[in-house]
Amino acid sequence: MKQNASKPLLRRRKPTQARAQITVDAMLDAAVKLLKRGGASSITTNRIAATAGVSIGSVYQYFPNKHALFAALHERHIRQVDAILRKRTAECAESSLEELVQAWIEGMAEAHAKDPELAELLQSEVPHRAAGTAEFSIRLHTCFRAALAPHAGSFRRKTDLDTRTFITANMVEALGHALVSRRPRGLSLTRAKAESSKAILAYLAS
Amino acid sequence: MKQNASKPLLRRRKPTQARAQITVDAMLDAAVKLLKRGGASSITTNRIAATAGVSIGSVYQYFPNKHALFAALHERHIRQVDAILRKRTAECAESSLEELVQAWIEGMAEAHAKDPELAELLQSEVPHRAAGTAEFSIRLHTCFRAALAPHAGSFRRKTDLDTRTFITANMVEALGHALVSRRPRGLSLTRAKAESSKAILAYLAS
Amino acid sequence: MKQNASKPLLRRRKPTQARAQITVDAMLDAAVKLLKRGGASSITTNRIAATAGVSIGSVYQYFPNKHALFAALHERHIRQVDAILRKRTAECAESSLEELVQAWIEGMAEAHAKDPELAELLQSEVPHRAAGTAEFSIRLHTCFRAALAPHAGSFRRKTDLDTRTFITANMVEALGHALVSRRPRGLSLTRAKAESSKAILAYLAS
Amino acid sequence: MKQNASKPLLRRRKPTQARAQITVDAMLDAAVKLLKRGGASSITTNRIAATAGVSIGSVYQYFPNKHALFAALHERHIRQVDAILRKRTAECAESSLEELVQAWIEGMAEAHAKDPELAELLQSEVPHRAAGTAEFSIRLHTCFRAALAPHAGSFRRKTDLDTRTFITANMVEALGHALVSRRPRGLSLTRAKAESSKAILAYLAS
DNA sequence: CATGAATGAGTGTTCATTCAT
DNA sequence: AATGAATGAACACTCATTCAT
Repeated sequence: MKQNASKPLLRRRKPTQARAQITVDAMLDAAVKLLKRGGASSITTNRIAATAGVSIGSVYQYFPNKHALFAALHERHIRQVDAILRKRTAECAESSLEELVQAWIEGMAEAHAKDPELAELLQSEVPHRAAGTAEFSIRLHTCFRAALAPHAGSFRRKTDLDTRTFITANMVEALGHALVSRRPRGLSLTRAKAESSKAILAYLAS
Repeated sequence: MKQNASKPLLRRRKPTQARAQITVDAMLDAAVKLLKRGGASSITTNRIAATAGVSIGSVYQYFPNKHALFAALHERHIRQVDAILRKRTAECAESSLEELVQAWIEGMAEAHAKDPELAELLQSEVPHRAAGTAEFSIRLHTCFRAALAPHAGSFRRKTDLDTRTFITANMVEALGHALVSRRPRGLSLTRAKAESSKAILAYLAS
Repeated sequence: MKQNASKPLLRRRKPTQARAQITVDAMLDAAVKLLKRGGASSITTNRIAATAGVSIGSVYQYFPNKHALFAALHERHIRQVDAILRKRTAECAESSLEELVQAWIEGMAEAHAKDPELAELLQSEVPHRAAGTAEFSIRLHTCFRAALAPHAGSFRRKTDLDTRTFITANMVEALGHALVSRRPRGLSLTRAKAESSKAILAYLAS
Repeated sequence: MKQNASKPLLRRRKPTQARAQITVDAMLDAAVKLLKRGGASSITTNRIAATAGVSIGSVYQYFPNKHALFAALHERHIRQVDAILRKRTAECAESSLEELVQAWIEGMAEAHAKDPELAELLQSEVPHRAAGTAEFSIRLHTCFRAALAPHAGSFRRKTDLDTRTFITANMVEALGHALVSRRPRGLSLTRAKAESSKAILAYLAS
């Protein structure tokens, strides 16, 4: 369904791999810079080129159109969050449920820590039709589900695992996001993380 | 000679205001229609006018610029959600904590039921700088907090009320949203609502 | 050639004469106000109406279009200058050539004194195609010529009177204008007037 | 990668600048054409582009906005007049006062000869806020003053040189302008020039 | 007569995209 | 490959003008 479902498409920039990736990253970074400066409406292809120190022609060498650039922007961010969460999950293969949930919350916090406003801006300003969001959701759901499975015995109610995962994943995402960027003053990051973990654990234990 | 020198003008204002509201609503509805059809980028002032069946000049009689129109779009939606949630909350003044939480989830479901994709699109595509979002958040937090206060005695841990409210409000919003628009097939709306309520109650009881 | 060459047209606003003239003046004054504030481009019919405290409909009761309003603006100003110059000239029927020329320069200074920038702005910003400018020029030329005629004997060279008048009128206008609005600091108005008169007299004596 | 890192780019700039001047001139010429056809109000950026045979985008590559284009229009004209007058003045460094004054009048006539209505239209229709008009006036005043200085001994009255220059410059401009575009039929250009020169000389001799 | 909401052609300007070099 | 001048469709917005009340 997506445009990278098959190998041929991946070849698009194979040859000059390294240089290409640097250029692409420069352009995406430029887009982020512009996004932060003036919102989504100030991201124009010409400005991206200028900010990235590249000609406008080069932008179109790597992206067929502006939309693809936006999609790449989302994808890069999603890939980061995805990587962090999967790594944390993998590290907790043998851990207790409590440690697992804490790792997730910690992972969300880590993912947003280095650039708290980026996620917000990306979410709220940059159109993400057809970015890999859906695909990412499914992958993460699968990952979460697998991590939760070994602990299913400790859940009091006999809810099916998909439902548990659905609720849990949404809580992780929502609380992970909120505690970084909407946390009221007076509530420390540490306490917010602890409280979020407790909320999720309380649900899972129920 | 001045435009407010005589009564007739004031009397004429009333019907005008009613008509004005109809016109304004027609324009906002047109914007929503366009938003659903082709995303935020397909909302243009001229298209709004055409779709709403008014002249472009009339759009600018009611909104100083496109931004103000976007803000009004958000505001109208926010006001609806706000009204529903406050009403539900008010109705549960004497109820149990369980009924209160269920009412909130029910309210979120109701708010999104008639137009599930609108909230999503509004959130993710329409820039909402300086819309009354922040103000709304505070009002809702206050409302939630007041509703939670009478039940504070039943919470096992002695977490402060603002933290409780913060976590709870985010759960209500996230789960309320998710259960309407991201719920996996295989999970009925009824069960999703029940599960969401249980999650929140588990947290509050903890 | 002009639209007030015959009597019927003068009837346009006869009945309510007094009130009409007040309204028309209010509108022209509003236009002048706007002109001074923001240049010709800030004169819009709606703004004129608002500034004059009149409805936009009323503006179109008195002027068929914006152009006519501009023409009226020029005409009113021209009429003032014309009146002053004719009066001064008439007063010098028995006077010496020197007194006559001084009266003209004095008249120009007087005409621009109360609103020095208006003439400049009118000239340089407000389009005056088909305003009564040409007609005014002819009338003034005739007036000047008649006033100069009795002194023709004192001119050294035997240049024809029309040429004399042409040069003289242009000098009066140019110097009269320049001494009010472009005079360099260091040159007093009195000396500028004296010097201008001397220049014209030197020419006429030649 | 940056746009000024290598010499080739500088070499390419040269031909570009020549082409650019041609394009700019085409656009200014188009503006003049439109101005003559339908007055200042018929000059629109899109029409300029169409008339000049370039795209509207190109207009904005050379001018940041319409105002800058108007300013350039004035500047080009002013530069022409300035150049002519300075050249004529320079040629008369050793000449008599009479020759100098005749050269000025001749210069004004020359400047307006090839396009008599342009100066008039530029002056009366095209807004010239912040065009280099003032600067030009000063330069010309300085030029005139220097040219007049050697002849100051022949002036009968002991008026200071700045005042002399002020009056003279205004006469040159006004008469030079009038003799080209407002001269009454019956007065030949040759005689108008002669008479204008005599007027200025009579003043200077006085 | 006066009003002012409504109109919509038209304006200045932007910006995604192309393509000759 | 990389460049960036050129393009022109499309945009947000203005304003002279009309006309029902």
